[in-house]
Amino acid sequence: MSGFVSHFTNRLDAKGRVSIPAPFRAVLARDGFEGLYCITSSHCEAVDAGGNELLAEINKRSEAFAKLSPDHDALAIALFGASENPKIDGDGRMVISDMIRDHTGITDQVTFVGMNYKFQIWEPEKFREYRAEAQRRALAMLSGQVPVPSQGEPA
Amino acid sequence: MSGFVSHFTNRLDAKGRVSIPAPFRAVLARDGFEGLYCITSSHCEAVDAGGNELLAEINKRSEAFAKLSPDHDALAIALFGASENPKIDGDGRMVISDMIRDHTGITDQVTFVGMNYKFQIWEPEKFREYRAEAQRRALAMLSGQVPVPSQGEPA
DNA sequence: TGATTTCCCATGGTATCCCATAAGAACCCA
DNA sequence: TGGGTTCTTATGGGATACCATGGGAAATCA
Repeated sequence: MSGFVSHFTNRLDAKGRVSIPAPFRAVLARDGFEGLYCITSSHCEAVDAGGNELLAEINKRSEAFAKLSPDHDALAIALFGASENPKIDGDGRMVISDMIRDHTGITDQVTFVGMNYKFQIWEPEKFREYRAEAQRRALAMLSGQVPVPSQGEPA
Repeated sequence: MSGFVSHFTNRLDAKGRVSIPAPFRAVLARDGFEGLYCITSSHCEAVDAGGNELLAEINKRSEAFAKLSPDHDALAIALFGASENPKIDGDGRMVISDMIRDHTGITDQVTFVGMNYKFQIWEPEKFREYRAEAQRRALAMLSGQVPVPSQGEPA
């Protein structure tokens, strides 16, 4: 089966809770991670979220540097300082922390976006903007992937 | 045996369900994917649908970029954020989600178009127009400058 | 002890499961 | 060949399960 796909927008309640979309919970259950792993994205106003599969990707990054080296320490602080492990309650909800609020600008609604091995947490309006841009970039990337020398776009 | 071929038009019921053509279900059963994998087409008002074979094609595209990089993120949002995994019920039906409705303009009827390794989901009238245009282009290519050697041309 | 967090239950809307039916296709046997 | 029979398929609808959301109460923390 596949990973996190599609996107959903849910409401925050008065206690700052929001339902994680049921299809995403099913993927997390298969992954086996306890709770949720969250880390603020370094290049956009979103939070990466997932389980063991996401954690493995992050670890892979820091393994490129020797442990105890200054580079490794700096990266570790940057990565894990920007991370959280929110719990998921019995009804499949998580609490949006202040860190997530500050980094995303979320107020009363949350958009969850599937990205296969992880998903992202967005403020809905910011997501719409980012998505339009992402689609433009994706089109350019995919057409550039094919060995076509010129930048020309057919009709 | 072959993949998805021919095309069929079925009705949506009051609950937004539509029967997936039986021949397509047979192909999906052979493919072994759980449910259906759907992704909105980036260049026309249709949705690509299929199983593992389609998913593999999509994965291949995103694997060209390093995970957690801005490029990969943009591509993942464009691809997987625009995807869905509809279930197929015991009678071989799927529900047409709002995302599919918005992207295709489907209201009360759905046209399923076989394309071998995948099939497409269209609003019937839009498909007729697209098909007519595709045939014009094909005719122009066949009768025109492009060297098409031995294959007989229609009409 | 006051404020916050966590657990538990309630509810309305929706999706899913299951069964029914009608039309057509395939099949069979004389 | 022809008529009857059985299967398959698309479609409709009732009953049930699930899900997002709200809110009370217990537990935890400062």
